[in-house]
Amino acid sequence: MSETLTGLRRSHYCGVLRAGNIGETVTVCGWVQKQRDKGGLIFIDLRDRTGILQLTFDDTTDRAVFEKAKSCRSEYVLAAVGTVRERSSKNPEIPTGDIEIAVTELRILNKAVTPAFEITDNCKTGEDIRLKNRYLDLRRPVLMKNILFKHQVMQATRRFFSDNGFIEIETPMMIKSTPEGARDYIIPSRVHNGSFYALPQSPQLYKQLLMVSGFDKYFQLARCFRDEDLRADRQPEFTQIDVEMSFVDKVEDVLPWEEGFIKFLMKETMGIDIPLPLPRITYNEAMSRYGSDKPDTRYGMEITDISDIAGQTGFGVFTSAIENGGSVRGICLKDGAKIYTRKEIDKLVEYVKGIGAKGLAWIRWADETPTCTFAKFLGEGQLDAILSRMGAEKGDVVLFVADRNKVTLPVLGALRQETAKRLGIIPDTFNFLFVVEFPFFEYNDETQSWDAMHHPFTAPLDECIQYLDNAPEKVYAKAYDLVLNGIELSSGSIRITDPELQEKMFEALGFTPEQAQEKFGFLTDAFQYGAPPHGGFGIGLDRLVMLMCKAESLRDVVAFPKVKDASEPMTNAPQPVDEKQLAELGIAVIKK
RNA sequence: GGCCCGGUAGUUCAGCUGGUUAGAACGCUAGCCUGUCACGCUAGAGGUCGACGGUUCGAGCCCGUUCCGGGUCGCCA
Repeated sequence: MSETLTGLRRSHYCGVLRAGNIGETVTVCGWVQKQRDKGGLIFIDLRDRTGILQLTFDDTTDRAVFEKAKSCRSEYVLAAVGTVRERSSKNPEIPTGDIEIAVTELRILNKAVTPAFEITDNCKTGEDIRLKNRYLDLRRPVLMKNILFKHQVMQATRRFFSDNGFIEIETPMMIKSTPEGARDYIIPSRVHNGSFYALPQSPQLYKQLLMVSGFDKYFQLARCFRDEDLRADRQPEFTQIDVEMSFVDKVEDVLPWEEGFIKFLMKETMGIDIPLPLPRITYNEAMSRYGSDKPDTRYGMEITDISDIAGQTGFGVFTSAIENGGSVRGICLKDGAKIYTRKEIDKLVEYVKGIGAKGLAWIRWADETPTCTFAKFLGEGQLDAILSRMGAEKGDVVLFVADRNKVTLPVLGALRQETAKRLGIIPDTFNFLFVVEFPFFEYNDETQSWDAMHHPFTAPLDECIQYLDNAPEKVYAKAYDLVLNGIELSSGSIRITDPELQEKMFEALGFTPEQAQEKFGFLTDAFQYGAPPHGGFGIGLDRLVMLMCKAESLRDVVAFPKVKDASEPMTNAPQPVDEKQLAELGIAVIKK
């Protein structure tokens, strides 16, 4: 039988008691982390969200209380009244290790069955089993800490934006589906048979309308939804720190707010000083130096172009890549020969083939003479020229990719990140930077047309407007990403508010005026009634917290996450629904 | 959707070339223990080796199919 809490009231959390409390009578509540029965002496480690506290039962303890302590098992829920006293043998490992509670009254508020896994940070149990029992998994201090930290981040976020004149406004969860970009989750309507709402992928259009309304500065911790496959850093349901502001028309009008927020947040929640301004790097520079539009700048190993030398060799792979408008570029793995043996390099070759490259040329300089896969095609002095261009020395491994730049750069970018991890050269720091001047359009090989790289309300740079009709490749956007340690944290832009330009944009993207009106008419109509120049950004809260916590996966900072196939292991959502529910909605399910 | 890896006790894993009754550690249960804190000692319980089919005198192990899980790429304006 469970006992009640009647007559007791918690006086302290477990983890907050210290030597200064010695002599006080306290009431604590929590879960049994561990019971150690020494015969005439019993210890119980009691755990709550703040930490662990030792309860002690000995020959001075009332017999009935002692017997009750004897019966306690892991994860029982207890309330204990007792006196704080100094331990005769202290435990320097935990903050409450100098003290213990000599218990005078004990209530077993609830018993617990043995969990499938131990509630400890170093538990080796697979994540699938832990996710099925997520409420237990969340008891583990590391997860508990992450979720508590996320709370701090959310509160600091609200403080920063509210104190700076931003208004928190909720936008709807049930909205019109605009099947652009990611797939929408759709919600059937009972009242409107055959019609559907969608869950928002972002509050984009609504926040722009709020600018038209005159709220001037807006923010929201907005839930967003995307029906796409998951990754460690991608959940179908996530939270965005969504911000929009009026009377801005240059990128530099917005970035100080975003970096100001980052500085505030890092200081408030972690005590870390982030010097401002954050570095700005253009998209083109990021691609050519790091092979990525979200470069990890915590280490060097930058990409080097050797096309000029490679073009003069007799190596067909190199020369044909250059003739076809591509390039030959490489990265130098400093001291890489030890880890990257021939066998390991072969694995890299397989890896790059998996991500679109045809192969990998390499030089491994382990001994006096470098081993080079294309040595026989090289003329006098060409090997030395390449090695010196790459800055290679004895002990290094140099990897080359020859292809169109669309392949060369991202492949080297992926190799750079992959090998840097293996080589252990990535320092443990927070490297924020802005990537700016994104291209406006992206050529789609499949459809042989230009697609928008951003949503269609992103404004082009003023000086690029002239190229919209005739030279899409020359158009750059007033768009910016915030990147942290190789992960994209946020995207933002200055929006289009000129109706003529907006029309041009839709046209350039292949919408007929009718289609544009059908899809986005409510926005463009609104813009006829006095739209202030505006822009904003959305920061991925979960990703940010993940990086701040040094967690490896979003699942470690989301209380009830979804797994790879977007299902939720604890509740087994999604599930088929009752035929009656379907009938009411007028929906028939066709099994695929 | 493609490719790669895995599935043996509650958990994490071992299991040889196919050969007696499938093991270990932790956890669990019981007993003992007055300073433990990864407590210690003793004893015990616990398995349809993911499922189905095949090869074989004999399958945890080999073959086929399938289910489940993980990773990765596609996808994510």
